[in-house]
Amino acid sequence: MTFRKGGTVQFEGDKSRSVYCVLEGWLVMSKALSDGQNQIIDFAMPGDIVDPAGADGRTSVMNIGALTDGSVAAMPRRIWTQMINTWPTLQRRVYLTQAAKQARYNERLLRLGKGPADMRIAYALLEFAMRLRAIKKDSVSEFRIPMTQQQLGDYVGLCSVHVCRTLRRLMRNGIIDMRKQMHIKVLDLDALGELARAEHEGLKNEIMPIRL
Amino acid sequence: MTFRKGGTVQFEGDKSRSVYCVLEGWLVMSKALSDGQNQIIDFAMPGDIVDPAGADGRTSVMNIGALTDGSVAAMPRRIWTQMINTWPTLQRRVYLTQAAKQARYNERLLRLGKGPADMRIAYALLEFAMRLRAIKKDSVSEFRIPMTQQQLGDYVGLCSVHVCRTLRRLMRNGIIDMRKQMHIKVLDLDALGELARAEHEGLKNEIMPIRL
DNA sequence: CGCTCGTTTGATTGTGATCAACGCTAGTGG
DNA sequence: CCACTAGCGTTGATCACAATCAAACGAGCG
Repeated sequence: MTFRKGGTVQFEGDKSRSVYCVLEGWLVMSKALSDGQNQIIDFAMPGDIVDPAGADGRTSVMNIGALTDGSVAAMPRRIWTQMINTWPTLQRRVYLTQAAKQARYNERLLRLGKGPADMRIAYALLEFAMRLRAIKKDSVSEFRIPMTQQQLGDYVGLCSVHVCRTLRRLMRNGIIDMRKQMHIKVLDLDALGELARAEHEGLKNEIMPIRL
Repeated sequence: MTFRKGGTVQFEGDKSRSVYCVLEGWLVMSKALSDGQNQIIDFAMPGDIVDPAGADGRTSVMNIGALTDGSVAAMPRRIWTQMINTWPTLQRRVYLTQAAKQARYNERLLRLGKGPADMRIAYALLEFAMRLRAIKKDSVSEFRIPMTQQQLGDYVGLCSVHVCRTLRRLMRNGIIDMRKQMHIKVLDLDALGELARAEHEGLKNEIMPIRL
């Protein structure tokens, strides 16, 4: 199943019949408040598995939108459950991936709760760098994230104006460089890690699923 | 394995050999920043299963502390994995419980990112009410949460002073009542739900695991 | 009784939201 | 080829909410 940039793959509150595995492109999972405010819960990149269902295993608890053009494999939930039960290796992999996602949520929760703007942004950049590095052979230090500053703000709980100011501050301090829109080059990885209050290798072990 | 109020069950960064199933009492999972700030990630009550490990399946990504006296069943990770693989029913239950937890995280993430203090507190109270109701035959409307205002603040990303002010405001407005410490009685459930921007039944379906 | 821990209240400060205006770039149609 | 528009990023001014600082209070406990 393919999707186009800006489109919606799944609406919050709708029945969710399938579990998705992203093949190409980026997806964005979000929840909205009645006044239009919306919080981005997570992004999904190629290789990620997304199950939109909540506790009842049927209703979607979030919106899933498309940040870029791309495609997913949509697996009917019944089949997916069967697959997991049949192959212990798959089951173990899903379990560990889940643990990794939890750990990522924990890190972000910590920063949303206690961290100032620069810490949140710095952490988000580190996270993107790591996740992108895992799927592309890209260097850690240069990458493009296919989203607006508004969306980055919705991810880390800041308004777009403040995201802009924070990014510019990082540039002024020589920590990152940004030529084209959201095309980021990390100049001083240590300083970025310090701002994010994260230690690179440790964070990687916590957050990034091991390749089996 | 038993634990005593105020003690620590698992340190962040340590090896984690076991998955815990809470039998009695409350546990608290948290992450700390180097300057002493700490964010509570989640609470665990009787019946909850806690796996402290991150992506590598070995290292704990969080502290686990005891809010009350109590006990857990500590299952060596190997056994736990075996159990899941052997009983598809257990595996399915764990999967759904996991989905419920995710949904709960999503709700809180939304409110940490976009919501003001009263919304965060109101949501937390609703969440506690629901979770407690699921394990005790208690009414939804009256319960005690075994934590200080400081800890409630660490949960929803507020300082203890502001938690206090917010709770008092709720009391003044006749939405809740609080005689003894953290002994809460919900007087106006609808108003509380409105503040939390949550609809009671819908929220329940999203975040409370179904009894199989 | 005096201690400690947690809550309460007031005063002040600071970070980030909001409002508003402008610039830049790309895409569109004449 | 040039208006014209729309979306995004940038910047400044002001505002509001929550953090911090500080002090007092109250309950439980040795």
